[in-house]
Order: sequence, then structure tokens, then C-alpha cells
Amino acid sequence: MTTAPNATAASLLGFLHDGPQSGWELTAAVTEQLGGFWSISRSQVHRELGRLAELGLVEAGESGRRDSRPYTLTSSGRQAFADWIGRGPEEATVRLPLLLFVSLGRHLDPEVLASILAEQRKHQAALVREYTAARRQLADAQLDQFRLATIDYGLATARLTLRWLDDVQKQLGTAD
Amino acid sequence: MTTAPNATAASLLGFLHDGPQSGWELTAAVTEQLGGFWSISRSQVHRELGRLAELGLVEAGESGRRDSRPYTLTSSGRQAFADWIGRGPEEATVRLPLLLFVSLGRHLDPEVLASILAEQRKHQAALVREYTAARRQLADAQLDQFRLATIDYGLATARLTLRWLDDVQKQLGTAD
DNA sequence: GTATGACCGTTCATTGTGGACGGTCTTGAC
DNA sequence: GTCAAGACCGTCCACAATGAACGGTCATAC
Repeated sequence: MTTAPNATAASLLGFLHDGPQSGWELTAAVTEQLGGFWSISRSQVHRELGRLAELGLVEAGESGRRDSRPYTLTSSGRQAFADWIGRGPEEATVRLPLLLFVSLGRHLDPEVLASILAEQRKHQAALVREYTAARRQLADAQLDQFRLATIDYGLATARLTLRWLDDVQKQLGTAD
Repeated sequence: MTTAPNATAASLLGFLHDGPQSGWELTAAVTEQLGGFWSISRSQVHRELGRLAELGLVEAGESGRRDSRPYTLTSSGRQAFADWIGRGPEEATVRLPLLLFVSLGRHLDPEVLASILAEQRKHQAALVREYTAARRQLADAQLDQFRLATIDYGLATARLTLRWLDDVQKQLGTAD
């Protein structure tokens, strides 16, 4: 009984539950729906699809328009996915460049630091607007409550980061 | 004028501002101080140190006790770090297994899902306690405000995730 | 008809992780 | 005093993941 070898492969199997899709389509779907908290790259997607095909968890169809090759979930693929998701999420390895940057902030000129933080603030604000729009749009079309929940997480995180940036800026201002 | 090739190398240069350290010590320091939002691996640290030495950004000292080899920041290393941090944080590539898991939750039996979420809740609660303790301990010893800020971020994030898990669980309960 | 740009897979250099291995020094139980 | 356990320390390797570059196909607009 094969199991999905890693989280990336598993996510592909998950998305293939919605019907046959090509590597390109899968990449687009994952990026659009999970982009905020689950990044993948095209090259990785294709490599995993190739392997999944070898393992028989997925079946490559005839190449359609423009080299697009649709993959279909097999029954053992379905089983492998069930195995994987039943084991629960693995531990996260987090890398947030923004946090690394701030934690080394004492080595940077306060003026420059302030202007960079302001820029980051803008970025987070844009993110909040983006998530808010997505939320509104998806609340209408009633959909998967799980997907709604993940959007809520993204929104909450963006808001948190925004508030945190404000706090940091404020504290820096009063520091002198 | 060389610049730190990547964020990992840059973080090492940053930490070496506090004095000469071996790869082991650097790994420990980064893990302890930034573990929540900046993961590194021992193998990667040593590879980067080797390269930094080749680039002359760092100088390997005489091997001390137990193969420990201390590295010292050179003046060009200092300059390379300044260059790097002056450019601001790069874009984050986020991968949160918990979020991937929940977003695929519809494929999992609700009972099993609930028990896994409960487990994750415990994990987050422990994290909150951990950060709270660290915060208290570091607020006494007056220290770098930047480091305090990063701890605050970790704490806020853990709390957010905890609340979010509660929301998800609640929503699942009422779904039937 | 042809230029532009969306689509689609492949390749490769580089970054990053985790486990295994081998070795060194310290500490404490006996 | 010895010796076992465990902390310390670097190295090696298989595997995972990213991003940029390349080459090619098709549709559309002019």
C-alpha cells in the first residue's frame, strides 16, 4: 500500500479529486487557492507527477493541445491520498525573511529601516485588501467551508502582520 | 564589492557581529533566537560558512576543542552584510502543512479530522506558553528591542492560530 | 500574415532539510 | 580509576524545493 511520498505530491493527489488536470493547471489551481500558505513550483509539480505516474497513483492521458498532458487519479492514488491525510499535518519549517530582517534591525540605520518598514506596511495592506476581496467573492458562491477557513487564516495573518509592523514602527519612533 | 549570496549566509554574518563563533554555535544561536520564524540546518550552515570563507567575508580560526572551528567576521564580511540588510527583506515563500491539511479537509472523515485538530490545538497552546515564558524572561534582562519584537510576533501568531483552530472546530461542529 | 502574449513541459544551478556517520571531550556511577 | 552515556562538532549524502531559462505551441489582434 503506497503512500504519497511527500506533502507536495499529496496536495496534487488532493486536487486531482476534482477531475483530470495537467501539471500547468494543477500549478495554477494550487497557487490560486493556496498561494498564501502553500507554495509550489512548476518544475517540482512535473517531477512529482512523473513519479506519481511511475508509482501508479496517477495516470498520464494523451497529450492534448499544446503539450498539455492531463493526469487522472487512480484508485490506488485515492487510497494513497487517504493514507496521507489521515496522518495529519507534519511539522512546519517556517522561514519569514521579514522577521529575520527585523531581528537583525539593530545593525541598520534607523532612517533606512523606517523606510523599509513603511514599504512592507504597504505590501501587507495590499494583501489584506486582496484577502478581503477574495473572502467576499467566495462567501457568495457558497463553497467548501474548509477553503473559506484557509482564507480567513490568510486574512487574519495579514492583519496581524500589519498591526505588528505598526507597533514596531511606533516603538522605534519613541526609542530615541 | 561582494554581497551575501543568500539570506542564510546573511544571517550568519549578522550573528557573527556578536563575536567569533563555530558552525555549531551559530546553529544553536539561530535556532534558539529565531527558531520560530527562521529555520536552518547544520549542514547548510557549514556549507555557507565554507563559501563565506572562500569569499573572504569570514575567516576560519584554528580548530579549538573537539573539532570546533571558530569563524570571525572580516571587514568585507561586515560590508557584505550591510549591503544585504540595506536591500530589505525578500519575498516570503510560505509552506504551512497545517493549512494545506485543513484546506483538503473535505476529503477526510469528520471524526478523524476533529481529533487531529484537537491535537494541533494542544500543540499551539504549548507554543503560546513557551513564547509567553520567553517573553517574560527576556523582558527582565533588558535587551534588543528588535528581538523582543520578533518574540511578540511569534506569540501573536501562535495565539492567532489557536483562535483559528477553535473557530474551525466550532464551525465543523455546527456543520452537520 | 505576423507579432504578441498566453500556454505548457523540461532542464539545471542553487538552496535547504534530515538522517547517518565518525569522532572528541565531560560527567557520573561503579 | 574505568568506562558508559551523553553532550558536542563537523561531514556526507539522498532527497525536496525554487526560480530562471529554454523551446515549443496556439490564439488573437492589428
